[in-house]
Amino acid sequence: MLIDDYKKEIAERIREYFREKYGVEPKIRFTPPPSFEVADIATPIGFSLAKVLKRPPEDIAKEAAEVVKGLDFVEKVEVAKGYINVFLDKKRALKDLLEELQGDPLSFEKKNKKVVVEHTNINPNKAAHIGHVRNAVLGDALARILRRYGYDVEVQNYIDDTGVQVADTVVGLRFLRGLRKEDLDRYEPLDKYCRHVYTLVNKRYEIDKELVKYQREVLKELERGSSELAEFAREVSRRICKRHIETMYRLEIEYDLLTRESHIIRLGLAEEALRKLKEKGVAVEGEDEFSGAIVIKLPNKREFKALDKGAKVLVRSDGTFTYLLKDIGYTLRKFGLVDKDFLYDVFMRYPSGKELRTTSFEGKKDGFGKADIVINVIDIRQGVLQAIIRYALEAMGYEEQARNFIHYAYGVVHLSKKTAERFGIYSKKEIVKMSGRKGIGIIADDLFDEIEKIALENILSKHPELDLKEAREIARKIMVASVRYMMLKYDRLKDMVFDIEEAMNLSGESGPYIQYSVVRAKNIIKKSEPAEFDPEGAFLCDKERPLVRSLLEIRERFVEAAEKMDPQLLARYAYELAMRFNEFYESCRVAGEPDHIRGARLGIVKAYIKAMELLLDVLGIPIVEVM
RNA sequence: GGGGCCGUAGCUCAGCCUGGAUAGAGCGCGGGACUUCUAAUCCCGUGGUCCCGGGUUCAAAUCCCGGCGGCCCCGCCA
Repeated sequence: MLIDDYKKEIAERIREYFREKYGVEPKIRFTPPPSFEVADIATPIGFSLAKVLKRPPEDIAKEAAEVVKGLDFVEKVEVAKGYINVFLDKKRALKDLLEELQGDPLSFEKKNKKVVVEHTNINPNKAAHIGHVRNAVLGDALARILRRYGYDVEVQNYIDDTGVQVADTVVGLRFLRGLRKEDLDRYEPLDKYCRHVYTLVNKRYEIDKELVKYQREVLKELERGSSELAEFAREVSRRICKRHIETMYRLEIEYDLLTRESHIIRLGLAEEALRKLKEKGVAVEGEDEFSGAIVIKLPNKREFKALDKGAKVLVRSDGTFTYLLKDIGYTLRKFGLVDKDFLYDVFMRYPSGKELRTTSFEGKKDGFGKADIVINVIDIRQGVLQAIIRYALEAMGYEEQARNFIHYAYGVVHLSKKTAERFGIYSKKEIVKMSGRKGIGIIADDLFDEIEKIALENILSKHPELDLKEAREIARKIMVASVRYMMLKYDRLKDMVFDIEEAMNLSGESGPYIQYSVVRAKNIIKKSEPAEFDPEGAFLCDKERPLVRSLLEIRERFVEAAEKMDPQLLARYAYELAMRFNEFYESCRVAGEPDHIRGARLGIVKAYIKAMELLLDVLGIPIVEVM
C-alpha cells in the first residue's frame, strides 16, 4: 500500500460512517499538512460537514477521528479545529513502501491506445536554440510519462523542408556564398554556419530586391524541383536536420519518425483534406480580401474571436497550400483517417541500434500513425492555428478525433538582460526576446558545451583518478540533468526567462542536485556492510520519517502528473525527495551503525534509489555513479 | 479595437484547477558545520501591502466582479 491506498481507505471509512449515521454523503478532501510533524494525512472534514450537520466543526472532527482510529495502518489521530490529523503506523508504512518498491509501483495496465506525440519540429535551416530545447525536453518527458502510464507512444518530428526559412538559407549559401553540394563538407557544423547566413540573407532582403526573386525560385524548386539547385537545397536541409537530431541526442532525446513536409505535399494529403472540407461546405471560395483564395469558414466560437475575419486561407490565390492545410491533411494521416500512406525509410540509426525512420517513397510500408490521441508540442503563440485544425476535424465529422487532438502548448523562452549581454546583445529592457531572423538567441549546442565544460572541471577536480573519457561522459550526464530540469521546473504555459548563470549553476534547485543525492545514496550502499532489513531499527533518527512519508507519494504524484500531462509536477517531486534524502544523509548515519539500525536505514536508502530510478527515467535525467 | 495569458520575497519561481492550519523553494545576502557514508551538501538567520478595490464564504493568494500594470495573438508566414 502507498499513500493513495491509505487515503482511499480513510475516505471510505468516514463516508460510510456518516452515510449510515446521518444520511449524508460527505466529499472528503485531503489537504497537505503544514508539515509531517502535524500529520501524515489530513482532512478538514469537520468544516465540510459543519453546515449540513449544524454542529461545531471540532465536534464532527472528533467523531470522524474515532472512526479512523480503527484502521490497522493508523497509529493515532489528532483533532485540530475542524481537521483530523492522521498519523500512520510508521513501521507498517515503511514495510508497505519497501514491498511496493520491490516491485514496480509505477506499472500500469496497457491502455491499448496509441498516442502520437509530435515535438521539436525545427526548421532545418539553422542551428537549434534554447527555445527549441524547451519544446524537445517537454515533448520527450511527456512521451516518457505517457509510455509509463500504459499508452503506446510514437514520437514524431515534423520537418518543414519546403518552407521559406530553408529557402532563405539556401539563397544565402548559393547566391551570397556561391556554394555547391560538394562544398558543404567544409562548413561543418553546417547548422551553426547557416545561422549566420540566414541572418545575413534577411538583412540583405531589405536592400537587395534581386535576392527576393531568388527566394521564390528556390521555394518553387524545393516543392517540386529536380534541378541541381533543388538537390542542393535538399542536401542542405538534410544535413541540418541531422545536426538537430544529434543536438537533441546529446540530451538523450530520440524520435521514431521524421515527417517531411515535401513528402506530405507529394502524397497529396492537403488535397485530401481540402476535398473533405469542401464536401462539408466548410472550405469555400474566398470573398473580398480573400478573393481568388480558398478559405475555411470559422464559426463564431470563443477560440476564434481573435480572428476578426472569421476565415483563414487554405489555398493561396497563386494555388499554393498554406501550412494550415498541409497540417490538417497530415493530422488526418496521423489519425489514420486517410488511406494514402507513405513508404518509410531509415534516416539513421541510433547508437542503441534503434532506427530513426523517415517518411519516404522508396522504403517499405509500416504502421506509423493510426493514433487514438494526437499531441502536438507547439509554442503557445500558435494556439489559434491549432484550434482551427481541431475545428477542421470536427467539421469533417471526426468528432472523437477532434476531442483527442491536443495542442500541448508551452511558453516562449526569453533571455535575461545579463545573459543577452554575454552574447553581445544590448538592450534597455530586463527581458530580451530572441529572434531567429536577427540571430538573437543562444545556440543549444553552445549552451550544452558550456555546461559540460563546467561539469567536467568540477568532476576532474573532485575525482582526478577518473580517466578523461569517463569524466566526459559523466559531465555530459550532468549537463543533461541540468538542462532538462531547468526546462521542466517552470510552468510550461508561462514564458520563461533564461539565465545562463542559473542554467550553469549546478547546485540549488537543479538537476545535478538531484543526481548528487542519488550518488550519495549509492555510496552508502557501497560502503556499508549489508544487513537484513529490521523494522525495529527504523525511525531512531528523526529525518527518516519525512523521507519515508514523501516516498509513499510516488504513485499518487505520478498519476497526477500523467493525468494532467504535466512533467513539472514530477520534476518538483523528484527535487523534494532529493531534499529530504539530503537531510536524512546529513543526520542519519548508516555505515558502521549496529545491525538492526543499519538494516533499517539500508532499506530506506534502497527504496530511495529505486524510487529515483523510476522517476528520473521518466524525466529523462540520467543517473551517475560518481560526481 | 477584439480575444487570451500573467501580476506572490531584491531576483527567478511553486502554491490557484479541487478555498482550509504560522504563504513555500532556489538564487542573493549574513553567519555556522568537513579526522565520519563525497561539503555539487547541510544548519541558522535575512527577506512578502500574495498588484489594487469590492463580492461570495465559517474560511480567499486560491472562486466571482471591477480597476491598474505587463505580455501574447488577431498574415494569402510557420
